[in-house]
Amino acid sequence: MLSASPEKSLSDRIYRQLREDIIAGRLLAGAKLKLEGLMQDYSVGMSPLREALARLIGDRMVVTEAQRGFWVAPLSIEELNDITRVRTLLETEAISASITHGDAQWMARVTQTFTELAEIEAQLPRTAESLPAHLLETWEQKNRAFHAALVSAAGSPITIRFRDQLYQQSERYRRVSLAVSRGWRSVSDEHLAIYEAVRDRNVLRACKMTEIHLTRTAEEVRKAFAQLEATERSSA
Amino acid sequence: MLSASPEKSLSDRIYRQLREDIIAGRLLAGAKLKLEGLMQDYSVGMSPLREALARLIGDRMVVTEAQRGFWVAPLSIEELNDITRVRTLLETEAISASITHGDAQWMARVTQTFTELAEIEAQLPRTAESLPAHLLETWEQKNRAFHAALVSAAGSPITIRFRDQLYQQSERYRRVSLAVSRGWRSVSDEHLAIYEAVRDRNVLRACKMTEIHLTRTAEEVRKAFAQLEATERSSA
DNA sequence: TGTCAATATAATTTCGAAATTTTTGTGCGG
DNA sequence: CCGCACAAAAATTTCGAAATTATATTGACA
Repeated sequence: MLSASPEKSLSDRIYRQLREDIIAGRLLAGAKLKLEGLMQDYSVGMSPLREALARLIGDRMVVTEAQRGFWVAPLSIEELNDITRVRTLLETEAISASITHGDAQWMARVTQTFTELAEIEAQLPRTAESLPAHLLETWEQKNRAFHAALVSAAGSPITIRFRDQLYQQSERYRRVSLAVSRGWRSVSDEHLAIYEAVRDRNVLRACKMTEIHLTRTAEEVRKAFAQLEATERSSA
Repeated sequence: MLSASPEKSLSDRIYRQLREDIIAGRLLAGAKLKLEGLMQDYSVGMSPLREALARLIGDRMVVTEAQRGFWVAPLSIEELNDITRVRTLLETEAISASITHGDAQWMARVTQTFTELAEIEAQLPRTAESLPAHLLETWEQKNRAFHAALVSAAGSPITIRFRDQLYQQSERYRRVSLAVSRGWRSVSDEHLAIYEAVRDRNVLRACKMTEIHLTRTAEEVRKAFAQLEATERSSA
């Protein structure tokens, strides 16, 4: 989909690497980001590292306190709720506009990404326990591509940008959730419902299905967090 | 309103200074930002300067191209239209939520900021020609405070953050517009209409008046830009 | 034993210059 | 006169270390 990343500068490369590592949970929420350590781990100097962190602050992936350093942005149920609310607003708006203005090429892109996503989801096991990492990565990529395709004809770069930012933040929550989750619920059915509504250019139904999809996903995350907290309490 | 900026680090100070200078138009849209020159002008070293620029990229105040440097983000009618559309969406959503959830303290803040804004607007001359710079600065501050107060009880940090970003971008356009504008139109009346609707907790009317206000402001900017282009063509 | 000040340690922030890359300028050949 | 290779200049990007600030440790005193 996207052309191979430019990564013309070290600063750019580190920015993307850090972002991926935070989203994937390899850098844990709330963890202190020690500059010395990061320089070693990512093999860069101070300057590009700090530039990358400055950009991640804008993405809300990193938080900072003057003279005290950087931390991976913490996760909270309150933030999850806010992300879900605003993302629903932007995503339904963008899908409406896409359905209204999208041409045949857009629809082909939607169909293509949906087909690829459905193919992966057919292979998913019932429980997350046995999920190989490479399958999860592939699913994440296909899921992102499908949702991106849906809104891609909105004709509003700003809506797209804000939505992308919220999508990335959501992904952090979803990954934590999947690590303790009991399964894949009816995600596949929800994607199908969205796809069919969009294919039929049924704006109202597409929005409703999208809202349901995002709400249910958030609900899963809340459950996983509750379970996680219970585990922590019992081990303490 | 806001407490005195922390500015605990040089990087922070430069970030704010550059942002203000871009918004106020002291750094012109599209201008090349030469690092050597900025280091001189703002009396800082390379590191904090580049960190500040990295953050401004996230705010869409600066654009960059790897190995080629930084520029003040350009202005365009297309972007103005997009900003206005998305800002209307977020601002009406936030005002609705504020009216629904806002308490007496919130309403007091709205009344206070409106009163202060109305006071300034009563002093505004009919034409922008004779407007002293300090009055413009005061108006900008009061206008920002009023619009911020309106949405401040929305209970959605993310909506507020996105709205703030779009407000800042809008301000750039508005300042260019005022530099060639013929007057202050009925801004004061529009603010009054919004205030009264909010005071009466009339959600629908508050949203409608907000939409009208933002749409008319954008229209003024478009006119100013058209006039500016005409001037440029005749002088070329 | 607990608290506070003084000191040592560790971490962040900033500077200045070296290394890369792009841009500009120059001269040669077609 | 135009285009192209090549060298010079200018600008960006990166490194490494000095300066500054926060944190931890120690020891004295109540």
